[in-house]
Amino acid sequence: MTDPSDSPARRTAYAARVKDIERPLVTVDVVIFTLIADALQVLLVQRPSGAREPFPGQWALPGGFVDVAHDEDLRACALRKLRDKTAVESPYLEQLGSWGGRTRDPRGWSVTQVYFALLPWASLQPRKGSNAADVRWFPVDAANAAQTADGLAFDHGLILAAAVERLRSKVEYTSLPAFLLTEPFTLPQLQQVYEIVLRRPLDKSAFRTRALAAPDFLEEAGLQATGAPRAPMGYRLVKHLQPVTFPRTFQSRG
Amino acid sequence: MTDPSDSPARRTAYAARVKDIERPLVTVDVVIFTLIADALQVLLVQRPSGAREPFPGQWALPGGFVDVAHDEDLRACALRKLRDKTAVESPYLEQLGSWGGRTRDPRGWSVTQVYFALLPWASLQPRKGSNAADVRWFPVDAANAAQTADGLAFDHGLILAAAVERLRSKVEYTSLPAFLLTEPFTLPQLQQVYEIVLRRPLDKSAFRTRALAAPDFLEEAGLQATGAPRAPMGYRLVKHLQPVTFPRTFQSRG
DNA sequence: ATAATAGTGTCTTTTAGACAATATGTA
DNA sequence: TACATATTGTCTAAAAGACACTATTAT
Repeated sequence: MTDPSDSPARRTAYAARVKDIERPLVTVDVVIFTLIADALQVLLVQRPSGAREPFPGQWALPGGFVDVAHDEDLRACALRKLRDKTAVESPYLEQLGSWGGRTRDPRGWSVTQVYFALLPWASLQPRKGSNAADVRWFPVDAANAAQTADGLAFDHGLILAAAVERLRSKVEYTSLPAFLLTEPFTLPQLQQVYEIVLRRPLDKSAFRTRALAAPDFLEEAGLQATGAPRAPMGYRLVKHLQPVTFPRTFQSRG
Repeated sequence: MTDPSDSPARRTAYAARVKDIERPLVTVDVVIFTLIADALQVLLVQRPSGAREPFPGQWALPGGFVDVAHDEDLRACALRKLRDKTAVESPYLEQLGSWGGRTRDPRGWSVTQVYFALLPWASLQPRKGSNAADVRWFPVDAANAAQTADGLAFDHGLILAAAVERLRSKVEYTSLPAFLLTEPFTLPQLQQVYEIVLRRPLDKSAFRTRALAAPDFLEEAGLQATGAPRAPMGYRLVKHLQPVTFPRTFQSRG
């Protein structure tokens, strides 16, 4: 936060001008993932269609300006935007990164802080019907293909691609997919989520060994009646805030 | 602020609407690591001592306001600030994260985008003497102990701790420490850097096997005269922009 | 009983850890 | 030659991949 210049005089002048420095626009956007119909999906919102709006009518990540009066910090701002769209209070939420520059928003030099959230689809069923018009779930493959090609608003196509890449890469060695399921869940269900996100089959035996051997990951929650011939064991997360890290990445193709 | 493709009318319309929004302060800070005297060190700058300055005279991470007129994007801004302090042009530079909120800067709601850089100490020897008064290297252990206790300016103590944690964690499974060495370097040198950052000894044989087996990591650069009885092989990085990721983390104590 | 899904066991492969042994150059 | 450092080899251990096998229950 220092003025890089060398002279004390210039420094004082700089400090005095702080209020007058032209400030970039600051927004927070959220990449919200869930699992619907055995597919990874992302929540997008349609931009207002007013002629003065940037990217009118185009799909974009949910987000918007930081509200200096009401947002305590960046994370609170992200949670507020997530709550606005999904009515979910405590999802898994992590910082993805920042995108900032002169040309990404026609209204001026702007910075967006992007968070990404994982939540179980069931958790937001109730709110679903309310505002379905300009808020929709898109399968990420379609989103990456069609939407990014068509072009999401701003640089959101790039951001979404980065979020998907980060998710896929972390799924190789963490328990992130567990945040996409409601508890209790079974190991076959969990494995299926891994396979959906990674887009490749995993070996059943190795998967189970790894999952059950991980410290502070799963605790038993009784047999589940899923309709399967043999009732599978249900599990809950020991820790709901942080994912578990495995000592190696997955390697097989099952 | 201006988009040449926009009509003047449209531009003013945007500006009028968007100007009503109170904008946070936007800064970029850089955590610059290097290796001096077998110790990991971080570059800190002393804040100006003017009475109107926040945290006068305290040590802080190098950084400052985004210059909307001159910075093309966030990364360019980070590179500029790094260049100002070290005269280094192309270091390893990655985004660490953002810290933003109402209370972190007494001048108002502020957001900082933090990058972290790794560079070899030798690369900046020439510039060293110039402005040594208010710019200094601090060993990270001392920095974390003394400085964080004393308190760096703003929330920079927290940010530095996060940067060190990120570095240590990524060193477990990536080739990041190679960016702290000048090329060509030898495998014993590289192993020593790992041991310094991780603060534990590693097994020689396992280390060599892993390093040499990693694809697109090292290429031979001829035997080096380091003064050692037996001349070790020198190596260069195949890729200078991205670190290599190993399939497992280190585990031993050598 | 059969089918379908859940869960286990066994063998192999891979990579790392421990540590001994060998190689090579300097004093 | 003695010594210090670089490099390689050997054995063991840990965890995953492949895949066959057993367990349980709805029909």
